[in-house]
Amino acid sequence: MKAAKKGINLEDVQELNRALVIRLLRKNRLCSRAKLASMTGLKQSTITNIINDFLEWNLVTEKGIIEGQKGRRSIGISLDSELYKVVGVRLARKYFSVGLFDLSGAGTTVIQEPLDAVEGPSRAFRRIRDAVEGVVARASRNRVLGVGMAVPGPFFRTEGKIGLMTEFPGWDHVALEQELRATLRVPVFLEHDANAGALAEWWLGPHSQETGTMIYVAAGQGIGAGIVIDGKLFRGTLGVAGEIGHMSIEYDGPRCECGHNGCLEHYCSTIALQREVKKALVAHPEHPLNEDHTLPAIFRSAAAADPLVMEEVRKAAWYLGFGLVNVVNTFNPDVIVIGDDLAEAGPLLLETVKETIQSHVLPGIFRNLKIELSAFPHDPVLIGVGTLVVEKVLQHPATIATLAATDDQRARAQEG
Amino acid sequence: MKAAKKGINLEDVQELNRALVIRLLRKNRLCSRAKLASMTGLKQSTITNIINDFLEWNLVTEKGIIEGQKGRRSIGISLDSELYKVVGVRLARKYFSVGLFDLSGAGTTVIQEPLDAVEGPSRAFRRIRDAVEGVVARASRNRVLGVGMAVPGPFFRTEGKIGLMTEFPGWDHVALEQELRATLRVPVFLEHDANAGALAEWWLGPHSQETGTMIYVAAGQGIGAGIVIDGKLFRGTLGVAGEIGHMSIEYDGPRCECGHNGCLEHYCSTIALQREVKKALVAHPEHPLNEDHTLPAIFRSAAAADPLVMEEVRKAAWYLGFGLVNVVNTFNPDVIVIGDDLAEAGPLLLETVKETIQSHVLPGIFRNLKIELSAFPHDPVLIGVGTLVVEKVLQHPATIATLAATDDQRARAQEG
DNA sequence: GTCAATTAATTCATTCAATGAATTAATTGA
DNA sequence: TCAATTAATTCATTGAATGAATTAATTGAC
Repeated sequence: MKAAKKGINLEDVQELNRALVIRLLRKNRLCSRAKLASMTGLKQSTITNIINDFLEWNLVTEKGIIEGQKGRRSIGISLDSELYKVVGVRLARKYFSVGLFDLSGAGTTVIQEPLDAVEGPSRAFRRIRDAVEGVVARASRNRVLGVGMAVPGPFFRTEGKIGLMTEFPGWDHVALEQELRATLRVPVFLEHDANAGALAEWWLGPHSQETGTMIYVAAGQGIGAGIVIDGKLFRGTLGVAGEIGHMSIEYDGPRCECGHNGCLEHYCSTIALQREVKKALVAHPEHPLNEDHTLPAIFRSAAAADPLVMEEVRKAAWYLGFGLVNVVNTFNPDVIVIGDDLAEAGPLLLETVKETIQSHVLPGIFRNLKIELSAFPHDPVLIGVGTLVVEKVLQHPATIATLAATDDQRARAQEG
Repeated sequence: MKAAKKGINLEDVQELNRALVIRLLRKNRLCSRAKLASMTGLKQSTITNIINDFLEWNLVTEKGIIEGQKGRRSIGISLDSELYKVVGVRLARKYFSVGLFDLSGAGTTVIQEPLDAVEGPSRAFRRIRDAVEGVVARASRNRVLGVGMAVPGPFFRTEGKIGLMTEFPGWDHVALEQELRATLRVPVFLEHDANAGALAEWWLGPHSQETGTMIYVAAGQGIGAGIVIDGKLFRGTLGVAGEIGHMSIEYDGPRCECGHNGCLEHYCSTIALQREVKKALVAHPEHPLNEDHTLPAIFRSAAAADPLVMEEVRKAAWYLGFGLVNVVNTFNPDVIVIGDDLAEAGPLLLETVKETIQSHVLPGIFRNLKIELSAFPHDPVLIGVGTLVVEKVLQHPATIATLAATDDQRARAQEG
């Protein structure tokens, strides 16, 4: 039997309320004290106290004026302090990237480098570590509060390592989290890439909401899902929930290396799409795609209304939609956001997915379901992992107070 | 955008802590104050205060002595007060039943009556209402705190009515909840029957735990799942999450009335099992089951090691297991509990399900997964719906205080 | 038997987070 | 210019958990 939940004492109340105010500031970039009071249900005097502390710690800044209809204008409060930063790392199959983000989630990719499958895990790991250290050093004027890393594939949380990472033999035995934690001096958080993408959509996406269920579908070389329920990632016991790519849609389908038969991935991953396009091209040796059957080329052809390619994209979208019907019937979510490589196929994909879902679920369920494409200008996974670090670090606002106090002391020591 | 979460004030702290103590008392039937203190993380003096109030309200009783290794013995605190009761109703396809339960979840079925598909919803509803009123009246020495009702099939929570109840035409337009609430004078809660079963397993089953994910699979004429995450039911937006019977395992399978193709239900519901047994019997006209192919007869034959029937049960179990692999890959649960009619098939079913799951998921996932049969002496759905009412009512312990005060006043008035 | 050690439960003054009520501040519109 | 309205602050008050001391009950060593 797992551990019980804990009771709440006055210290906890303060921490929870402050964390709540921070969450609201993250969702609503600019907020007045009055709005925070009404959103939290706390009294204005309480909010005044909280914001005063936050100002003192340099956690928030007063930023502009919010005009109302009548009465005194309110002062905008915003999280995007210049002082605190977080670092996000994305470890992908063919590259890694590193970004620097502020507490509001704004920031950019700073470094992106290709990863070579042959270089082996320890060398690759050193390169990533050096890149992160470089970014941390570059941010020396700021305080880097933590580092997050998004990793692909089934990732067993409790064991602190990747379970199965087919493209990188050897990596599954590297206790990534611990090594990073030992090297850097800040907290390190690891997360499945689909979960990271889901967090980005939840916090910063256009379909952002306060409660409910959002499923972010990372449809790329594999199909993974990040599940956010009332703002919290649902990870399952071992952290491998959301492996919808290994949901079967054909019980006597081809065997997958996961052990299952007829896995959804087999029908609608980008790999499947490329495979099917290639197959279809056999009958059309004169087709221009025979020269270049990379994914971008396929999507270009689809965008140019090439009927052969459009048909294959539609087929993949049909399977994806069909698999998502299973997801809808089990989770009954508010929103499904489709991201990653396959989402590049755009409206052609989305419309087919929507039609397939509509024609396979009860009308009442479809009416209450939003299905959208992810629409981030930059990599949502990298943004999401930054978001994750912000979330983790700001769950205990008191730690920021300690940091601020240390900074104060140092400043005073230099003066004296 | 849905409503935000609320901040916590001191009143909330008290309510949350008291509700926590009650939850722990529900899980651990007999507890000392010291144990409650260590489980909640609250101080002993706090627990003393809380328990004193509970004693005053007749919510708990001191019951026996718990011996330790050394030192003073502790006083057992237990929820099973004689004063407060809840009523549970199960509306099934062919019958309804009513039970009376105390706060610890103990109790029995009081009434079970057959329902006739032809009698029509309004007459059936009157009969149910009268039965509940009878049970409430019979419990007159106690206080009935609320009534819960478990209903079959997709049940759209927000609309307060059943969405699709194939066996009972007309019922889908009855706003069950409101009618019950108007008739009786106590709070009424409606719940999907699979969810009710899941609650019974979570609170009172042998696989009971404090945190984690439990999936209760109600495998009967349909296949539904109740999903409990960290003690809370996961219901999805409309309350229809867990419809795993309408998860497809064959994309070009037969069309289901839900709109999907190849729904799991079609392969392993009790209806499917009966259908397949009948089919198999065609080649064996001398087989005794030809006389009586009801479900109990089928299970008796299976228990008597009839090879034909065993084979059909194994087939159904294989499909169920296969479908549950999809559930495992999406939820990564701690425990799957299989209940309802199909579970009567016993170990034959369970072993095949386990083998199927084991051979279709990654070994690491299987190692951390418990798969069990539901093992309640009485109907877990009815028990679960009682549990639900207890949970709902005791979420606000202060209401009990009000009740106790009212009782006190009445008693004093009679004295004076 | 007796007494130290140990664990359970209670008592009551203390702490501190949110709060209520009054106040100050800023804005619109008549 | 002033009433009405909304925003934010101030400071004494409330009441929840708590700390420290105390009472209570039990074991085991001597």
